[in-house]
Amino acid sequence: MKKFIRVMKALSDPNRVKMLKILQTQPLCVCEIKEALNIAQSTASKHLKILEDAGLVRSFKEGLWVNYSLADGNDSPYASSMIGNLKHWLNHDEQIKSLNQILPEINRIDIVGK
Amino acid sequence: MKKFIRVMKALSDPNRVKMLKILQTQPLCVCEIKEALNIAQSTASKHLKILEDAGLVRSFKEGLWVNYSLADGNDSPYASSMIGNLKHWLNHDEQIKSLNQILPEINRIDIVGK
DNA sequence: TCTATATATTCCAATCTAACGATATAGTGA
DNA sequence: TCACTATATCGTTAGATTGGAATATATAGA
Repeated sequence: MKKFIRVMKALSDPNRVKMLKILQTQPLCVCEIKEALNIAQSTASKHLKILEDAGLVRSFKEGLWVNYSLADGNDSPYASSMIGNLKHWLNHDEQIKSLNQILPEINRIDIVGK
Repeated sequence: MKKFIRVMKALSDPNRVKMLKILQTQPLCVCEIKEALNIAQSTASKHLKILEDAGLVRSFKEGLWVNYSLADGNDSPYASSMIGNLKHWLNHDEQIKSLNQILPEINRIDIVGK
């Protein structure tokens, strides 16, 4: 029950859902994610931790960057199932569509720190 | 997005998940649900409203009683999908198992008011 | 070692949530 | 109409959640 609740809670916040949706396209570092969603870095980092704890994303380091990608789902059947559902959910949502539009223009090299 | 978040929020609380799980067996009135979960009547009523607003349950009156049952899913594809998932999720959860054990002993006729 | 940068963590304020008791509402039967 | 009962709503309180600024940590390069 606890694990299930953790996944549902993780999916209960619009910013976290947006993160999952843009990670469907490609892995992204924290600075790209915060830029796409237009939120503070600490906010992005915290949300990503919640997603990771729920088994919805995983992270791997690449120098200073920490890249996040969708989890493979081996960790939690609930997370795995929800990741699958989200693939075809919300694709027509206005907020998600505009996110996907600006995503190609966001590049970690162009992002000025902080 | 809003509808999706509403469903996820509705599923983010253990008491509401328990309600959905016992409603898988049969429709129940508020007094039976509060009795099964051992919570105050006002608490049960409020949770049921949240589930109903999310499209996860529906209600129909029968005299003084208000019966709640799982929604058919025509209202929300998210709700419909999650109701389907929950059919096979959490069946081995200890809390859910003991709920299902006491459920047959709960009868609206035996419940003393308040 | 020192500096710069990306990310994580801490702190705090504002908002939301869950719980219960008390009260209001609605339907039943005398 | 009056009393009774099941449910919904209101008011309040304690605890959780969210957000951003400030700070700490970690890695790369000079």
